[in-house]
Amino acid sequence: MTRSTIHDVARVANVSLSTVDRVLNGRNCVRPATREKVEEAVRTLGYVRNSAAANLSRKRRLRFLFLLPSGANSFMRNLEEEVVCYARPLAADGIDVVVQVVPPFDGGALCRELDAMQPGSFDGVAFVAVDSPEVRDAVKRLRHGNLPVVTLVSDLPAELRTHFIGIDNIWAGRTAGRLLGRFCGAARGKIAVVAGAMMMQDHAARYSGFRQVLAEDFPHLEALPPIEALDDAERAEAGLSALLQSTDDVVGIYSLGAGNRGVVAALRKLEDVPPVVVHELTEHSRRWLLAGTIDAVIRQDPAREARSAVRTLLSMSQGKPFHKEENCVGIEIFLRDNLP
Amino acid sequence: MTRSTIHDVARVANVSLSTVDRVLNGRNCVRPATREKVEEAVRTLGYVRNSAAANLSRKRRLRFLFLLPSGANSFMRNLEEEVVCYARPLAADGIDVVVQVVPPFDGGALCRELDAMQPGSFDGVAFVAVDSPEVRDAVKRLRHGNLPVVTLVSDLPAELRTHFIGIDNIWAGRTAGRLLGRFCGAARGKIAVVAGAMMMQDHAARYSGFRQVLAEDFPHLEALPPIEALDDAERAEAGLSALLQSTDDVVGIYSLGAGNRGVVAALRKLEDVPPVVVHELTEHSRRWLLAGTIDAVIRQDPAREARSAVRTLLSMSQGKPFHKEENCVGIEIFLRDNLP
DNA sequence: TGAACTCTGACTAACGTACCTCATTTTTTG
DNA sequence: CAAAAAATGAGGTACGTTAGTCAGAGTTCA
Repeated sequence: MTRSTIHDVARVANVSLSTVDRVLNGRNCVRPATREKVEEAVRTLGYVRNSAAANLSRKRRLRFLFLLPSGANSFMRNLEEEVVCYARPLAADGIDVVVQVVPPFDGGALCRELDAMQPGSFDGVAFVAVDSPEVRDAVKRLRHGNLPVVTLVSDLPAELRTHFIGIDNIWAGRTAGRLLGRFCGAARGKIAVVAGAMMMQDHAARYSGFRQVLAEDFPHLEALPPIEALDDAERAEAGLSALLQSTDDVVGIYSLGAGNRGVVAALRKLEDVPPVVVHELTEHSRRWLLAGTIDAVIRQDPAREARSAVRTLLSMSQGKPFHKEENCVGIEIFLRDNLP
Repeated sequence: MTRSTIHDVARVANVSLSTVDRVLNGRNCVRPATREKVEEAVRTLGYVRNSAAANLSRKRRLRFLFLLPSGANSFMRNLEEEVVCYARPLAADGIDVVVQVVPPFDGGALCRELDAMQPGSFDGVAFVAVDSPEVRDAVKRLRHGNLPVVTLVSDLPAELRTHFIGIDNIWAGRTAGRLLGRFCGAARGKIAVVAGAMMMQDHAARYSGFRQVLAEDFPHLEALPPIEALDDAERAEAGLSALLQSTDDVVGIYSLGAGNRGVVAALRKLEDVPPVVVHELTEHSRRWLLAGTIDAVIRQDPAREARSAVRTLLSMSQGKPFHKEENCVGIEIFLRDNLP
């Protein structure tokens, strides 16, 4: 009933404890024949290293750094909270997670924080990438020191970072397009699009995916050029209101960034509200969904992203098992009936 | 930098190691004043128990039993695989998971397996509940011995089991109803429903939720009485084909059980295919979604259910942290653009 | 005031692995 | 064949906690 230990392995393989240790931890040189004996014993006994004992013995603590954009962006604040919550109990297992905020959309600031990391002070870093030359260079320096680098939500070129945790925004946009396309039925007309800023990679990707689907499968619908609201509710309201007044055949609305409050405010003036799809599940969007003000919400689950990021760092800096499926973040669709 | 230990706590609280141990592990009696001193020290030091050392010392292994229905049901086989995969690496942390199959829909067999558990041989059990009197009694006996009992996918009355891991099938049915309602647009007519068996609680719940939504928000659509196909493809095909011939205003199809292959086969004969919503994401349903044969898939993620069940048992039998959100299984919607 | 309590401290042996040193054996090489 | 090098063994300490024993101090109560 009780599991076998390295002592059992040594006995069965007829070698010393030291040799077992050398094989299991790849130290010094061991003759192939001896190594084989040990591995054979491991197999027959079904030996599994006791990770509690191992961790205790190598008294190593792991330290990870998370850099998240500061500001009121509710998705980011949510993400921050999830990271902190998930990391807290891990402290008991020797894993420390430090969360720091940096100014958003500011490659220089991000770069400075990355460079400020003392080599050896952290075992891995995760951050929401701003794709600028200076950030790329900073990441190259980190990777040069063999430090695991995880990008969160917004990516860098794949060869630079070790891993990306987030959704594919092209497909998120496509999903929105298909939902709106179906919801609009036979109606022919235009779709108003409200974005944060098209210079943001994820927003641009969503818009592009959205247009793809309309072109492919709903040619009677036309996506209008996006209103860039810079995640600001007033700007969104003003922009959308103006658009709705000047255009009379708007049959659907897609809001792919933040600032949804403004979008909804603009809709209140309408007597006949067309189908609306927005991104990110917040307290507000949830309420609007239940009230029927909007029709669908698309989101990436911040809790899953937080967990995936921590686990990915963990599995890269230890030899921990890594469930690929567990660490992929899906594009979720919420209607008023399947809210979590 | 290095974490504080019970030695530090003892020093700061100005008590002995034994006393710290007594407070931390609730042994014997400790005077309130002394307890307070220790707790104060824990707080100021921010002491967290090193779980590696703790587990090592109490050399306890945890054993959990999973009972899953046997047979070809692909969802169940999938679930089984996920449980095994998730549990494998946990062996290194002293956690053993034993998976056993039992005949499906057989309260007697399930009950026998539950009763066969030696007291003390397992620290918790998870199973797909068949809600029969004998099973209820068996569960009562287990709970009487203070054993954590988790129901998976299909529930028992809440006061019997410790926890349920699965989705709310009423809301899953509602979600299907809303999707079909929106997809049908202005069309007026009937919805064909294919189920496994209405005596199965989850299927009945889905149908009921489905009807709710149609009645509330899509009164121009009428859900037909379900065809009970007993998860058999031929039966589903025959039933649905007959229905489609005898009824000319079927404007949508909802398949809420297994046997989707039959449903699709029946559709192939039609020149004008109405919107189709089915449950469970399989290799097949995935292909049909991409091909446009069906329009949406609703599912519960077996991987999440597996993980949640194991984690829930874990957190109940140790004092491990328990993230409620992490352990809730959502009702997922898949269109062809947001497939995982 | 003494007996019967309750608390507390000091000490120890595990738990299974990592990692170190030093000695000894075996193998390789010139 | 001897010397050098490589491989292995023996044995120890440390990690932080659990869980015990036993002795002694303090408190309560008759």
